[in-house]
Amino acid sequence: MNSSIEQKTRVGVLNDYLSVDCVIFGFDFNQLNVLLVDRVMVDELTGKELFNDLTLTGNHIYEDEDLDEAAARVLFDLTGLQDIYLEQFKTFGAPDRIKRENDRAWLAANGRDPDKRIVTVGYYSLLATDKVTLEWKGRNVRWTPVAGVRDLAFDHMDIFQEALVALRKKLLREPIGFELLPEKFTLSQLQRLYEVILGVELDKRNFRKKVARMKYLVPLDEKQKGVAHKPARLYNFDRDLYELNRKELLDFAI
Amino acid sequence: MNSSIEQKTRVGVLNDYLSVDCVIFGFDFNQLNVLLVDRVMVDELTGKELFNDLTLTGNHIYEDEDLDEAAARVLFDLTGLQDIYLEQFKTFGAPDRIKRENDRAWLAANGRDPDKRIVTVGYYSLLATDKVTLEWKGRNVRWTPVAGVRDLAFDHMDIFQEALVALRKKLLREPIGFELLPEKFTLSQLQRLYEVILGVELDKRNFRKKVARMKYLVPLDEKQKGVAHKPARLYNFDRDLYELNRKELLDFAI
DNA sequence: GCAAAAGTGTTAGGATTACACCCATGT
DNA sequence: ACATGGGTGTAATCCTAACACTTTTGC
Repeated sequence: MNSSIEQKTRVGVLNDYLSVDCVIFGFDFNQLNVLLVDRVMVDELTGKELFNDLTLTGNHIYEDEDLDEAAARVLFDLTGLQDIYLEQFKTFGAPDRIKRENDRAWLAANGRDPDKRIVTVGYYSLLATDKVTLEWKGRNVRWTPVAGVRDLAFDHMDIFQEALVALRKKLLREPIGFELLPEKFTLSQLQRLYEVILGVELDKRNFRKKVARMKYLVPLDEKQKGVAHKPARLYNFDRDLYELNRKELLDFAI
Repeated sequence: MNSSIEQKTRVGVLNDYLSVDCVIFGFDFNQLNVLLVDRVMVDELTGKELFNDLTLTGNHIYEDEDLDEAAARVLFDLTGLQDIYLEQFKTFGAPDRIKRENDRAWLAANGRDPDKRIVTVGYYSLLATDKVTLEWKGRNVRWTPVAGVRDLAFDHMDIFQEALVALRKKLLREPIGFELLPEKFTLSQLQRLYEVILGVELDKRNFRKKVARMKYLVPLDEKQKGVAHKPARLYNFDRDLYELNRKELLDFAI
């Protein structure tokens, strides 16, 4: 879409036993969401709906494709965006990770052998909740608040939960939140981001005292415009300064 | 060996494209070591040594085996021990991760197709430097101080370096060090452990002040015996107490 | 002028750092 | 008696937590 790098066109052969699954977190200053897609199976003869549930997004990988590339491809298919924050967090490969009847039926109907183990490499990703298509592989896509996720297909509930833990741990130690903010942001936005993703409340004055110590959060000579209240000062995150001063972490351990 | 659980005898079929690699760290109060095995290849005709370098330990996994099981099996083969601390940290699957001539020759000589991508799930493990056999799959096994590791085969140098970073991060946040200490240990031993694994120096008085706050480090009414200096008080780590009081981490962020 | 969010300071308690000497034991 | 590591306290600085009111803007 608005990226300068061309996405490679894949012509290779897909690896049937190896996939990536992406837990895509979306943030909108109100809540943390995860991207789920509908999985509807209908009886071919009667046309009756057999089941209707939800999965994460994922895909098998091409033989000539790196794992990170495969995950980025899933994201690109969904959003048209490249260079989105993406982190590998765990690989899932229990021989019986697909055993429920619905899951086996779904695989069989999609031309796969339900008795063959599929190992899947889990990634999580973080983006702003806008910028996403509403369809993927012909299936409906929906944002779901993380607190309301239940009954996912396959072992996707496990994958989702581990991803959420990994994301929160990462946010406590590394400056990944800036992926979700505009170039210039206010301190209230930054605070809200931590509150929403970590699921906590923070004190405004203490929060500001803390970030004031972080030299890589640079106050600009610029304010919000057109807001119906006192306009806030804008800041930006200086990644170079951060890499230099890297001892002082965003240490939000609670 | 001294374990109550029987190790399953494997009769299944090995998966050729999927392996685990174990970065086995060994601690001995003097330094942190990593377990490496010699890889020697000789020309079948001339008997001349073609190359002689080092690899990590790893293995392909059985079709009916979970990833964690496969890693535990590698460890069992090396040590005869079960229930050793083992952590999955990253999966490596670049299509060109095996491209050097030595590596391709080695694979070919071992009945594998060097052009077929092998995805490997990386684990690290932590144990005391004794308790290890000197041979594995007919190859020599050696402990090497982590500072002196270089020129490993395949992409094992990358795997090793990422494992070391992951181990250190983990030690900063979770009580994994106790895996390496006897049931009853002294505070100097505990301090030494952190110093050796993290590669830092810590102040004795400050260290003790810090651990005094951790209620789950319980001082015993017992002292060292037979040492040529003032005998130290023994402590033990109460995991139940730890799980309860779990906010106060062993927060050794430097 | 009202609603809405921005912005600001103090105090008390706890944690961190830097630093040096005496103690109990085996040989 | 000596070598070896065990064990202890203080002061300065910094960080954390709790807590409430004034300011600036758009409408």
